[in-house]
Amino acid sequence: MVGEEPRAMRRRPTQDRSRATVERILDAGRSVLLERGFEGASTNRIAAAAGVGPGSLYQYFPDKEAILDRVVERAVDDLEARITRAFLGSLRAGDDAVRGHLEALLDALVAEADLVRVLSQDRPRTVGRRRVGFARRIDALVAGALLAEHPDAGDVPVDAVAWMLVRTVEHVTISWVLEAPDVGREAMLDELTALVGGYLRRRWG
Amino acid sequence: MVGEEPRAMRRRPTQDRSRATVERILDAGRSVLLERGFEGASTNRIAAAAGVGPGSLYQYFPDKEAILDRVVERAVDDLEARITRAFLGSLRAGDDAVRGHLEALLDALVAEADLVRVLSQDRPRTVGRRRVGFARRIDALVAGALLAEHPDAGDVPVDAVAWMLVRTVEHVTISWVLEAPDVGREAMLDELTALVGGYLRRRWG
Amino acid sequence: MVGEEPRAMRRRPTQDRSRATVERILDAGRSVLLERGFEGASTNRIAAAAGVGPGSLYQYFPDKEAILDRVVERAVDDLEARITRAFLGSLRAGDDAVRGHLEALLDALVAEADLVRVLSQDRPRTVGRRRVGFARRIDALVAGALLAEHPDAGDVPVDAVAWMLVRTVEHVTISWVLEAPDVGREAMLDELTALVGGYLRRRWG
Amino acid sequence: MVGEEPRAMRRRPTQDRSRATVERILDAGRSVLLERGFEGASTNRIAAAAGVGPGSLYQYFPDKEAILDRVVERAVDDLEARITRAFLGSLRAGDDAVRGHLEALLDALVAEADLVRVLSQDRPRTVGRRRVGFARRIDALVAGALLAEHPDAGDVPVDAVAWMLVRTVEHVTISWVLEAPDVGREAMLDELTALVGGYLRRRWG
DNA sequence: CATGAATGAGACTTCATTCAT
DNA sequence: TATGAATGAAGTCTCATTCAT
Repeated sequence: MVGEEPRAMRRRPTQDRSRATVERILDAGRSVLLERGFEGASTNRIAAAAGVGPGSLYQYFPDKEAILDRVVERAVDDLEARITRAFLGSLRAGDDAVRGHLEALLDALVAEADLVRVLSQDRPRTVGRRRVGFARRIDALVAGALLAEHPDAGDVPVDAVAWMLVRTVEHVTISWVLEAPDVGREAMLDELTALVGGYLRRRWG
Repeated sequence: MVGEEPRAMRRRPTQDRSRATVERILDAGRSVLLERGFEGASTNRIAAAAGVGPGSLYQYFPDKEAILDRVVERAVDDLEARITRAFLGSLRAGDDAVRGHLEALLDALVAEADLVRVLSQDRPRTVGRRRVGFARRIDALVAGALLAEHPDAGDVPVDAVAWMLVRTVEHVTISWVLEAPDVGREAMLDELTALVGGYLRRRWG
Repeated sequence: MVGEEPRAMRRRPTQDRSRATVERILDAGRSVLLERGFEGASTNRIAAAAGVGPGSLYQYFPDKEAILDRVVERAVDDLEARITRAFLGSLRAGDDAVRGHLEALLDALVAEADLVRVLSQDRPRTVGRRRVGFARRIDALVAGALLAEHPDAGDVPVDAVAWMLVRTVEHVTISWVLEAPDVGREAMLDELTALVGGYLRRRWG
Repeated sequence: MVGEEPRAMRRRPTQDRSRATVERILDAGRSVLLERGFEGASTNRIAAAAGVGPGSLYQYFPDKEAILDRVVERAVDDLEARITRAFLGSLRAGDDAVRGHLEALLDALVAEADLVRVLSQDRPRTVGRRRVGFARRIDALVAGALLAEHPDAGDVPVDAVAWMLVRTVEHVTISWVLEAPDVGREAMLDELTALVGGYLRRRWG
């Protein structure tokens, strides 16, 4: 393979032991991140949690940022997988279907509330890009589902609709998980269903 | 008793020079925050930017956190004032009115894009509270406007509707400012208008 | 009067207000010293407790050391006065008399336990001299009393006896106040009486 | 769990280089302490004297206090060893034996006069405990010796006698070393011998 | 490959002291 | 005289990173 990236990884782990070490480092990074946030995620702490010397981190990563980048990337991938699974079977229209999808999404977020909290609150400048990347992949997913549902898009700007829906649902659900507001789970789902359903009907109804 | 130490502010600035110094510190804090983010907002840097010695910060603030808290508080208040002005004249119903309000909100956010970026991306654990407080004040504002518009709420859960609307509009507009996505300004406003209008109509139509 | 000491006091307080200010500063110094120890006795804190600006301290004292020196000097004088009073009526011989004196001394120390504790434990290098001065004055007092009691000293080295007695009684009583050991007050007084009485009898008996 | 932090010592020095560094730090701590007292014993100064970076101190000690604690502990142990050696062969009664013991003790203190001076004069609040602990160990030693000498204690309160003797001898000898008073060495030893001998005779004679 | 001791810049904070008002 | 705002050196401690072993 060509195109090695010297900044992203000093040594491509070809041997099994190496791969295992990288794994331990990333797992440790995730633990530390969840327990102490970005501020508390020091290299020494990650190394200690991984059971390796601080020097070993630099065998596999050029600097601290690269470690956390990779940790966040993985965490976001996990979350994305969970969320994607929640939407398996296509995005059907109709309020009942919409509500079902939203429930599944909410469950996925609640199951990873700690992670969601860390990613939403702490993230330093350098790690920010990941989240947008994540949302964009979901955008594409949703746009595809909308097109599958309504093959004749007419003059509806499908990409814009998908973008809007994803931002809306993402933030409303995350806010609900983080804020624990006075709005109950069912009430929130009712309203969000109405919001999304109303929008879709307006666009395609 | 000897040596009492107030927590919020060491010395209430009664004299003119004091007030000016506090002002310079907070302005410097805002500059540094916008230019280098929370990570780069060190006390030494803020002091240097304010043209005062590092010790002077502690004449007026008990610690770094208090400085940044106050900087963020002011910035959020600014933003809130802008946004509130954008909604002067009540929240009228109807797509045209909705769209007008959204445009005004968007303009307010665009005018402070850097600030919005820092507040959305960087904020360390300790400074977090302000944002939720901010959103909650807007919640109340919007709930009031909705009730004024529709005195007979029927069985519509006005608080939940307001909460939902605020989260939705906040995040969609902020995301648009931060992500600069492929969705144009007009398209975004069209869609957001449709989203909000459809929701309101569904609830009260 | 000649022989002014420029280091000890910048301005001899001739006016009443000045004297009152010095008084307030020294009182405040004593309070702060008792409440926070030498480590916590900062100029700012003393000034605040005295109700004057930090700059005013330097109208009357050349530096912090001079303030604490004077505070300690006064405190030691107080203590010395108490102790001297405890010995009024001459130092009589005989166990009963000895024990009576010791009780009086112990009461004086107990009454100022906080002060004794601070002076015994914290004192920075620069303030140390005072204590020796204090003890030396007591030495002379005791030597005088011994001579009055036994005019024919013979070849007894009265000064050495006084020196020894003062060190012994001082430290035993102070240790008892500070350590709160398992030895009760009466037992301690019994033993100290035996110690001192035995010594005196051996020297003059 | 992630990131445990032992309090007493961050890293147990298993390797030789580590042990050597700890040794250098403690030696440097002792030097700085003797030369500049507790006030001047800053971490930077200790690190410089040890020829290590300031950060290295914190590889082995959790904070400054722990360093000085250990330095004092070692110094006190040294002193205790010297003193204990001075009393080898049991504490015999009789003026000659008493005087012999006292001479040995005095020599031990004179040999470490600088250390005695620092420990007696400077010690900040936080490092204080050691000294009392030290004295208490000597108490037990002396009480044991007294009992061995006089198996039939009768109604003599041996613990109180030991406590009194230790405080007396400790302070008289230390005062003599520190004050360098007009009392000569031989005179002081004579008087202290008389004091202790008279006391013992009175109690058991 | 791995270690972990060592580094040293830089973080936050305190405080004795000065000086314009 | 008195003030108190301002100073800035110095203090304690952290942490990303390096390098001899």
